[in-house]
Amino acid sequence: MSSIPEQLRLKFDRALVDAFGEELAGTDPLLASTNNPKFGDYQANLAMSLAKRLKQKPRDIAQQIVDRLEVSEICEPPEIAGPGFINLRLKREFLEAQLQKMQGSDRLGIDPTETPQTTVVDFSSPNIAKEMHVGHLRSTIIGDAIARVLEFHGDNVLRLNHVGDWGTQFGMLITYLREAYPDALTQPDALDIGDLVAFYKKAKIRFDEDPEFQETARNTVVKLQSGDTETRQAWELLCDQSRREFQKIYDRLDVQLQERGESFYNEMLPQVVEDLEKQGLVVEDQGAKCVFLEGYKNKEGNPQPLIVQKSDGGYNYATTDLAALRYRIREDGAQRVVYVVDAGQGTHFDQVFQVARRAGWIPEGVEATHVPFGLVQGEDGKKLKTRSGETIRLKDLLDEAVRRARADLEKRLQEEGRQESEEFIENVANVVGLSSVKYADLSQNRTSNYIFSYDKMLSLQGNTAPYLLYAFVRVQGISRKGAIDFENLGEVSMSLQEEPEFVLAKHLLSLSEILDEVASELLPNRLCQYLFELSQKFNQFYDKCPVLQAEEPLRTSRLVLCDLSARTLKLGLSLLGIEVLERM
RNA sequence: GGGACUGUGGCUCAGAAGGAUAGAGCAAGCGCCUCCUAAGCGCUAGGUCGCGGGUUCGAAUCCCGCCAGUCCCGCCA
Repeated sequence: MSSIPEQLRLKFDRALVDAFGEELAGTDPLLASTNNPKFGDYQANLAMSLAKRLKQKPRDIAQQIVDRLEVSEICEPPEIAGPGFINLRLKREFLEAQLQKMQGSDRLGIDPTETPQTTVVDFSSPNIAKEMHVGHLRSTIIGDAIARVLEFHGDNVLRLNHVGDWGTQFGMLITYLREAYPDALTQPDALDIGDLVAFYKKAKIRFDEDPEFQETARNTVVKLQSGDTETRQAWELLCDQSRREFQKIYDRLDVQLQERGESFYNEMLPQVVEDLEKQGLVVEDQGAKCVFLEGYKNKEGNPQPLIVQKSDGGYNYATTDLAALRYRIREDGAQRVVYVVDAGQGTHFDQVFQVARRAGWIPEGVEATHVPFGLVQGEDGKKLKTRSGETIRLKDLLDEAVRRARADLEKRLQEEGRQESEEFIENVANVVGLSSVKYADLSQNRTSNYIFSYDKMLSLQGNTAPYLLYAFVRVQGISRKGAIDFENLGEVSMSLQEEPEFVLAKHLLSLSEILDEVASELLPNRLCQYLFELSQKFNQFYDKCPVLQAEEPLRTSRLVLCDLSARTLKLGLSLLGIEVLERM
């Protein structure tokens, strides 16, 4: 079952070739949804764009296409309007048949792609020995949603957590702990993760002030890199403790990730530089090995380098990223590598991709993409901080969302005189709280900054998770009230009668176009928009069209619309990493 | 100095391979529960799409210039 625009595209292609010859084959019919129901459901805008090429009037072109367009099974007779728009209105019988197919499919009529791609999604990426904070929120949530959409799309997805588990900071931390709290380096969990963060800060201060400490820290890094047993063990202890701490957050958010940190690429770094040298891309400048970039100038107007090896022989993160990109393409077989990293890194990725491309590490047909996102800001428009100016821990942020969801739920239960079990309350508060945080983030176009507001995300009205969850709950209400088993509705025959039914049906049938779009553009907010509109359209239908009291065959037909709405919501939300509730 | 991103009703945002009168939500005002949970639905009001040029049948969308905000630019990651 292909999407409706896809079906129409084929028809247009035939009509076009028929009317104007083979050379027009494959011309995009420029199909778009209409913005006004009086123009039908879809419009094709190609006649205007062909006017110059064919040296004919757009309306005449449109007429010739329409004369040869065989869409009578899908649409009412096409109409030509305005300067040459071809307007198409879907037929009732066609919609009914499509809905029946959708009903009978466990993927809601959406086939997996015929050309699956191996795709690496690099996201989350916290730093070892630090706690996850707001900064990791967007990458984790957006990355997970993108991975889920691509998985459903049929791609072979590798979810990689490129954790910061290497580099000078470990020399610093281990050196500091050795003098301040040696137990932490030999015994698991001797320190709380929060204390570790505090020690890290102190270590950083010492490092910046004390040259002797600096020297020792550098030596520790060298020891670590050369595999000194004691240092290595201390490092592993720290990594392990952090890892378990991260996992708690991932479990709460239901995020699957494979850890492959910076250290994984460590031993490949000399080879990376060597290969760049062999290709003549490396120039030594002030003792550092550099690749000079095309299209970048420094403050003095001279070409700007990407440093691949520091003058002290060490490597920095550009080299690690080059090694990672190369490994992912060569060894993992990635055809697409997607980096879900904040927008501030845009230049860095652009530079790394440029060097990798010049080195021939990104072959034809392989795509490396930075998927940028903006900052999380407080309601004052500044970077989100606690009242005392501290960075907000992700754990606290999630706790607070759940706490507020719970308080709101309890207030309503009291007002409505409802009695619910503690288990029910806890589960609803948890799902509502976490899904609100996720949805608020995902529903914005990720490229802009985003203003974080508990009040807005938890609101029961508007484009929020609770509003969508409620639409799903309403269907479950019908099912309980009427003792309906949606999985066994028997022989269904659709019958669309009222306007809200048509509107809902058409929206349901456009899911696959949206998912294709999200898979290619990597913009989860498009899916959110779709689901929000679906909820609105379902609520309008629910308001105007009684279901359980309707006469057959209308009753079953409406039950199918309910079922499809619920299943679409559930699927769509699951692709955003959001669970649904039976009652709330 | 160079570069990237952002600028759309009071507020938060959709809409960018050009398409018909620019869409939502919140907040405001007014309606709708003998009927599947009103956590809902309907109506009203609110916009020089930052500013100025250009391209064209047509521009929020493409090009150029300017203004404002955020961020990045050789040895941190």
